[in-house]
Amino acid sequence: MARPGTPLLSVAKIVTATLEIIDKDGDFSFPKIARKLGVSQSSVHHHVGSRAELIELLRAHIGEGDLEQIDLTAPWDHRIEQIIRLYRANFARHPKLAPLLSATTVQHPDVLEIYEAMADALLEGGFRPANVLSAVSLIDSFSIGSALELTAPAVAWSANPTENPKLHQALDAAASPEERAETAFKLGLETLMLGLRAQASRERAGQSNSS
Amino acid sequence: MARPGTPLLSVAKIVTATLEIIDKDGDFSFPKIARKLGVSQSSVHHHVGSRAELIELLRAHIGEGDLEQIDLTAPWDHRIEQIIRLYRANFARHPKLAPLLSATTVQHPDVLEIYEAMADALLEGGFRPANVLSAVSLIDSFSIGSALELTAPAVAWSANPTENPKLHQALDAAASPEERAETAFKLGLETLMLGLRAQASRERAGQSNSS
DNA sequence: ACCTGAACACCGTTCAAGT
DNA sequence: ACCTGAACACCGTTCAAGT
Repeated sequence: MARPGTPLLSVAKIVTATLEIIDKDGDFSFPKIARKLGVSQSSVHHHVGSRAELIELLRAHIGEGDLEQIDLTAPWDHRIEQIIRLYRANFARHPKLAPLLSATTVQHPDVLEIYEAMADALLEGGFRPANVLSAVSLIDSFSIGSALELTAPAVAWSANPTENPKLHQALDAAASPEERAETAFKLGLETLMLGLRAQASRERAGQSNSS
Repeated sequence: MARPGTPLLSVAKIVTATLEIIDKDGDFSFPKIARKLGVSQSSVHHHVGSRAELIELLRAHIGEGDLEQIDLTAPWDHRIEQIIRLYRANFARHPKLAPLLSATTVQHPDVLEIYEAMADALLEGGFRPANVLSAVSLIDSFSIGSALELTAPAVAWSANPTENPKLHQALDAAASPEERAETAFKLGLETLMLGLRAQASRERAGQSNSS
């Protein structure tokens, strides 16, 4: 069997299958994808090319439609906040995806569009062009970090009461990992926006920020 | 040759060799380590056990001596800030290590000590035990995110002037990736500390934070 | 154009065998 | 206790061969 009448495979089918595998196993491989789709490993490669390319496709896939959801008439800081919330929501749906995406740089044009919207908002907020990417980096640091915290919380449920008493006390009093990641996100988003607004007004006041 | 008079290998030798490989290649493997140390692959496994264990050893190694550098007489917020700066400095020395460590949870007792110091500072600052781990999560999110930004900046040097004009403008005006990661870190640290202090005083005022 | 099978160079982990 | 070689089950990627 080779070259069937209607194609067995498509990029879309591969991407959704891969995401299902990741949600379940926390990782993917070409053999696994091929098995799931009942197809040979090399067929998958014919549609996708490389592992890196597939990861970029995943990044675009989970963010699909994000841009349309943003209210472009909202003030700049609200737009930024919306983008961060959408980003976070994507990873809440697929927490195990975070470590896979965090190590690589954005390539996909659809994803760059979101960063374009961020740059637009920051410029409108008064950030000087030279500082826009630093603000983008900061927003991204927080977002990526929060996403990672959903699967790989820094500290898990293991602290010896006598070796690490304060940590133990904190672990004892804390809610579930999901809840505390959620609380951390809310607190973090609040302070991040506070900081961005403060920085924006400083920039608008024409202050230099040589430290 | 088996069981030589003086051992060829030690955990310390393996860890430093691994770090050198990561600094150069961005990743490591047992075959590479074995080749570098002129030894067989299975010998390395005899000292280390598993890849996950080696990663935990790397985490402890780069943070070695951090705790002693912290001035424990300083106020709680300064102690937190010191810890974040030390964390950041470690990754600035070994940027390619960040993606490797970001996906896993802390296990090593020496590293837990640092989190103990953080919990201690936050409790002293007035955080209620139930919210300490959320604050720890937030600090960790920011730190991990900033570390990742050193090797894998969200947006690299590719934005089409007509497709993404604002982003292009920002990229054009921005400093080098290292410099903008640095600026983002400074700005982020400043706002993070601002937020933590605000939250601490709210907690001390006995306010609940049900959103 | 689309799929297959086979091949290649790489992994991590285990384990019996040597001193 | 420490090291070796061989084996096992996994990878990603390439490529000639089929329709």
